[in-house]
Amino acid sequence: MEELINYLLLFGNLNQQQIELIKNRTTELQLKKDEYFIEPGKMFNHVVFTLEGILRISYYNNKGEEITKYFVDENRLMTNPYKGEPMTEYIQAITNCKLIVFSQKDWNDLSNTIVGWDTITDKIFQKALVEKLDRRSSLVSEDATTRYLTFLEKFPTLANRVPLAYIASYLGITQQSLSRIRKNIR
Amino acid sequence: MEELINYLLLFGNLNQQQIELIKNRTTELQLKKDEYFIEPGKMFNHVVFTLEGILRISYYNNKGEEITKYFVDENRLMTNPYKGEPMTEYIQAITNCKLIVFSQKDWNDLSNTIVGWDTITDKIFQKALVEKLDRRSSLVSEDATTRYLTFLEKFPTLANRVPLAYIASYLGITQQSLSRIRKNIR
DNA sequence: TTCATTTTTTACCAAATGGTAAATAACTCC
DNA sequence: GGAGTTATTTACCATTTGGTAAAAAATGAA
Repeated sequence: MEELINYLLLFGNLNQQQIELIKNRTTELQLKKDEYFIEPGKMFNHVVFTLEGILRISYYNNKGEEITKYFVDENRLMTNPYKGEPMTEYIQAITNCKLIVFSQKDWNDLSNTIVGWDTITDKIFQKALVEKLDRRSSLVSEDATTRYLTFLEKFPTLANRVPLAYIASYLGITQQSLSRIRKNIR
Repeated sequence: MEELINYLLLFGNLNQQQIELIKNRTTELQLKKDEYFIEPGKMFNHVVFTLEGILRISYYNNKGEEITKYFVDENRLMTNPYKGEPMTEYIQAITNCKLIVFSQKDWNDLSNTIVGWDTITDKIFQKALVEKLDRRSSLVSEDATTRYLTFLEKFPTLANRVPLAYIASYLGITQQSLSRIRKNIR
C-alpha cells in the first residue's frame, strides 16, 4: 500500500487527505503462479499496481506462436492502453502475485476528486510506454546474444525468476538458442 | 493548417474561438530532403505536426550503426517524449517537409487557455506511442520476410518514398537482405 | 524418497541472414 | 546529355539461428 503512494509521489504531490482517498479506493487481489488474470476478448478497464510478483503480457501472433510482449515486475502501474476496447492480450501471473486493483468507477472517482490525478497518472503511463518502446525497439537491431545481455542489464532481477521459454519469446528467439547463448556467455 | 485542426477534432471537441487561438500559435517550417531537424544533445521541447513529407527518427546503437526507430508521415503530431531532457535521437527529413511547429511557450499557452487541450493532445501522444510499441514489438518475433510484408501492410505509402537502407534499418536487417527479400516476394 | 512431469540443455543439420565485394541502376549536378 | 555520385541488386561464402529430437536436470506430487 505504501509502495503505491510512494510511487505516485515520485510523479507529483499529494496531500494527506488525497492519500486517504486513494487508500479507500484500493482493492487487493492475489493471483497464483501461472494463473491468467485477463484473456483476449475480455474487457479490462481497471488499473493495476503490482505489489508483489511478476506479470507477463502476451499474445498469439499469426504463426500461432505465443509471444511475450513484456513483463511487469514489482511497483508498476499498468492498464489497458486500448481502454474501452476488448483485450487483445493475455495478462498472466508468472509468480504468485499481490496486486492493487482499481475498478474503472473507483479510478474515475479519483480522477474527479483529486486535482492533478490525471496529470500524475498519465505521466506514469506515458513514461512506461516510452520505456517499453525503447526496449522493444533496441531488440530489433540486435543479434540474439546482445538481446539477452541487454535484457540482463535492464532486468537483472527477472532472469532468475522467469522461465527461460518466456524470456526467449520476449527476445524473439527460440529457447534452444537462448540456452546455447547462456552457455556461451559464461 | 486545416489538416491539424481536423486531426485534433478526431480526439476531442474545439469551438471556433479555440480553433482561432490554435491557428494564431502556429508557425510553419520547411525542411529540405535529408536535412537534420534535430540532433542528439539538443533540447527539443517543441511540438511538431507534419503537413507534408516524411520524418525519420534514428539513433546510433552501441555497435555504431545508425538505427531507424520509426518514421513519421503526414498528419501526425510528434514531440520529444523525454521532455526536458536533451534529445538522444536524430529527427531527419527524408523528403522535403512542411511542418507546423509549436514552441514550448506557445504550447503551454494553449494548454493554459484551452480547457481540455491536454486531454486531447495527451490522448494523441499516447495513441501514437501504443501503436509504435505494437509495431516495433511484432517485428521482434518475425523473420525478415514477414517483417517486410508487415511493413508494407502498415505503411503501404512509405515503401516507395523511403530509401531501402532506411527501411532495412527500421526492420533490423541489412539492406542486402531486404533487397533479396524484395526479389523473392515478386 | 520415488515417480511423473516440466524445464533446460545438448546435438545435429537445414535454413536464414550477415559480411564482403562487385556490378548494375538510378539520381544529381554541371 | 554526360560524368560523377549514390542507391540498389546480385553473388558468394561464413556465421547465426531455427527445427527436430533426445538427454539431462529440475520441479512437483504422492
